[in-house]
Amino acid sequence: MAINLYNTMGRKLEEFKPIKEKEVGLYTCGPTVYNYAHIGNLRTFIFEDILKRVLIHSNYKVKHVMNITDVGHLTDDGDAGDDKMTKKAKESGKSVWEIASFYTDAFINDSNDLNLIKPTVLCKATDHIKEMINLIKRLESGGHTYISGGNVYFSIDTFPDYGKLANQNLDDLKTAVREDVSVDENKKNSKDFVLWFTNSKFGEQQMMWDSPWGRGYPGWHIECSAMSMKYLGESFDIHCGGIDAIPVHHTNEIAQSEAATNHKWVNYWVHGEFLLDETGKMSKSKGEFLTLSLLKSKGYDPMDYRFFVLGGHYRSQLRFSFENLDTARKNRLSIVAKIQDLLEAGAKKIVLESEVALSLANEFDECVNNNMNMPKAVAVLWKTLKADDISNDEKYTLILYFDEVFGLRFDEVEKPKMEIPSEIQELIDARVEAKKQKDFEKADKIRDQITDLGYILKDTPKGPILSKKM
RNA sequence: GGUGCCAUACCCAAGCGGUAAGGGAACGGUCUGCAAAACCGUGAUGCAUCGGUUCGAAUCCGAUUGGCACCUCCA
Repeated sequence: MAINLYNTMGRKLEEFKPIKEKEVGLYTCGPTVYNYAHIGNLRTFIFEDILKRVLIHSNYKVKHVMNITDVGHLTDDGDAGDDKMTKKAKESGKSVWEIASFYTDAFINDSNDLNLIKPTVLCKATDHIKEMINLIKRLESGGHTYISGGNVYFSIDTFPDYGKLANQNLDDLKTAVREDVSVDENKKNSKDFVLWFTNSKFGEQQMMWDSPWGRGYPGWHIECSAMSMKYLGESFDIHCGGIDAIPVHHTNEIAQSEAATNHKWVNYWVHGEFLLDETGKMSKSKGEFLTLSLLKSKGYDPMDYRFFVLGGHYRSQLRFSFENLDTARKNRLSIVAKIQDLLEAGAKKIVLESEVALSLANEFDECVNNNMNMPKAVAVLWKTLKADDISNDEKYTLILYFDEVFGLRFDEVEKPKMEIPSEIQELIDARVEAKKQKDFEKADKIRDQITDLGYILKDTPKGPILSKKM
């Protein structure tokens, strides 16, 4: 079955055709590790994980490269503003290396919590300075650079296709002037960008390397070009990121990469929309921000968040609220409970044969392969859970099949096994006795007691069932 | 100033020219001593508004209104 993806380059839905027959080269822009990732950042990583799973689900081997940006980025693509890493280091009294290492670990933890499949290569910018320097050298010998104010700049005049990804043309970009943004006066064009800094105004810059242009550090676009080419070759299949990367970061990556190699670099550009909060854009710089650990501390499972994200299409803005997260949790737990019922009834994984089961599998594949229509795929899951014309084994098998893409850890669901504390068991027994005596007042009182202790007691025809309050 | 996106029931949300998926909430019912859970059932004659194209429009085109994002550190 064909996989269709919306390609930002060209702005249309396209059938995915990999360069190699059964292997896909995928590069996704990773985090800048100067702080925790907020759940908006994580939405993008989840969408990329879904894409990867869709490819794997279709039996592609995926070579996935993700960068860790552990070099300080300036708050501007010119030589202005603060360096976030340096700022954070200064605030916390740690070295930038310690900061980078700490938040890299935090990111990996979040990734594991969210059941993101590990990248084939997770590479740090600071480990690839040599590759970046070599790429800049190639650009320099191709006449794409100039030195000004001590820094090496990329000259967009030398790359006529500049701005194509963002639907902007070079002449417009050169003439358009935004009044609200100041421009680095060393630049020939306001959209030129730094490849290598030597003349930073930041005296306390801790990360510095020798280069042909002097001791300094790389600009903030070159790492993705250098590392993706190192691991995936000078042309590869898919490059992902958040939509904000389109006009500057990815535009500049394309300029550098294609100017250096003189050929097309990436075939499919896939971008995820933003997660918004009640007020609009989610931001790290507003001070307080929503992290996965915050959600966990409020009692949510990371899978609740993952399921929430699956409720919207990756190309649509999604508004976060705890109300919606609660709904996602409720729904997910209801699905988990149904899986537990299936397991309780002895369901096991089998080979699908019935026409109904196969058509459900097919329906699911059509959803996920059609530009990752996850909300619709979830609807197929509900349909499957309700189906009364397939066996329990088929139902369970389908759920696991779907979960290859959902990644909601349905494969880890087990039969409910709960140790009932003896004091609770005594209360249950007392209540059974009270009910037998038709002393319902007492029975209700005992049930309240059990509820207060953090459990939920339900009467069923088979007797009372205890579960933990969520 | 430039580039995009969006508007579907109380809420979230799919829909890509053939007569409005799905989930939650709500309501009714079955079950229950009562609850809870579960299960069954009910719900937009209409998709911001106004025009147009078409045999046919939520879907295409134009205008209007309202909202959002990106181009500034952030996915």
